[in-house]
Amino acid sequence: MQQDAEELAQAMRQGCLGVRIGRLHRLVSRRFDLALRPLGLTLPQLEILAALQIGGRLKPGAIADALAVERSTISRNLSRMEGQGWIRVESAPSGYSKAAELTDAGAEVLAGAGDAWNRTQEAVLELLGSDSPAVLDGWLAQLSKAGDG
Amino acid sequence: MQQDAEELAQAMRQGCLGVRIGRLHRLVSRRFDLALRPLGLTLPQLEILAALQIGGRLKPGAIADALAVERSTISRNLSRMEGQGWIRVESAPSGYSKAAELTDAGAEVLAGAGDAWNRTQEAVLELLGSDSPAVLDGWLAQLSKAGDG
DNA sequence: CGCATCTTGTTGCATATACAACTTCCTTGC
DNA sequence: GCAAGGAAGTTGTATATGCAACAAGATGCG
Repeated sequence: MQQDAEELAQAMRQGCLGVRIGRLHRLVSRRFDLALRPLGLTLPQLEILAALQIGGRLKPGAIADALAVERSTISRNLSRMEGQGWIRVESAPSGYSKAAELTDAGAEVLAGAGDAWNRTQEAVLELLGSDSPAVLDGWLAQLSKAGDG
Repeated sequence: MQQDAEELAQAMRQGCLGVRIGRLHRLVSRRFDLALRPLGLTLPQLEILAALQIGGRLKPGAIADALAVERSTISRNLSRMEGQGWIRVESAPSGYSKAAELTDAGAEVLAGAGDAWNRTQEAVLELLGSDSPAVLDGWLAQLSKAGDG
């Protein structure tokens, strides 16, 4: 059935998931990025540092898969972080395959971000409720299972 | 207690809300934007069209407040949309206060987006569960109540 | 009335993100 | 071994977003 502008606007207002999730992202990422700002890093960057801390040497494509980000995005984010000296990106001598890993400076920044992260995480957890991470994980599992369909 | 890099990385992996919400946003907004692409608009733009459909003439600052977006972001988004001819932005003759409203073309685009929006909304709702909008609304209410603190 | 202040909108600068197109390397199949 | 196809990264282009700094009104108080 054809829907007119007013109906769609009301339906979106009532329950658009995209709108709600976008707003949630703005409100929460602002808090994390604000807390991390004195350290000169952002939450997506911290996420990459943590992935490398856990995974050791990782290829860009593997990071992209792990974080559910496009390869092109990872490519640029790694460039910036390499510029900061937090990671090292090595091209295999043969030429093609690459691998990224934490530098000492990167591990230090990561460790130094602990307080800011803890503070923010606790504040947000307090607001959203202690079950929110599990709820989010359930949603993410569903989305991953569904793939790009 | 001082946390080292490994501990922080593990803690983030276990439950970082910022990371989870960022990923949720990427996965869901990709779906909406993909569905809307043939119409030449994005979800944030559709959100603004819907806000104007419901609210009539609105000042940029009021839109920013309603969508929980920075004034600077709204300023640029409105420019782009005005360029598309979907909205009209009038400066009060006296000079300062502005107001935006839908054009006929904007209302048409909004109405035309109904099918794509419905399809995507239903698909995502199926994945996240029918209670997900209410859960998100609860979280957003908490975050709004807390303000920028 | 006039100045100090608050409100609003814009612009500079930077990040994150995506899709598309391109390059390059690697893998298979013949 | 070589050519065709797939995988991996980069780069072009565009949007969304935020903070800071600035510009321009609008307001209120003395």
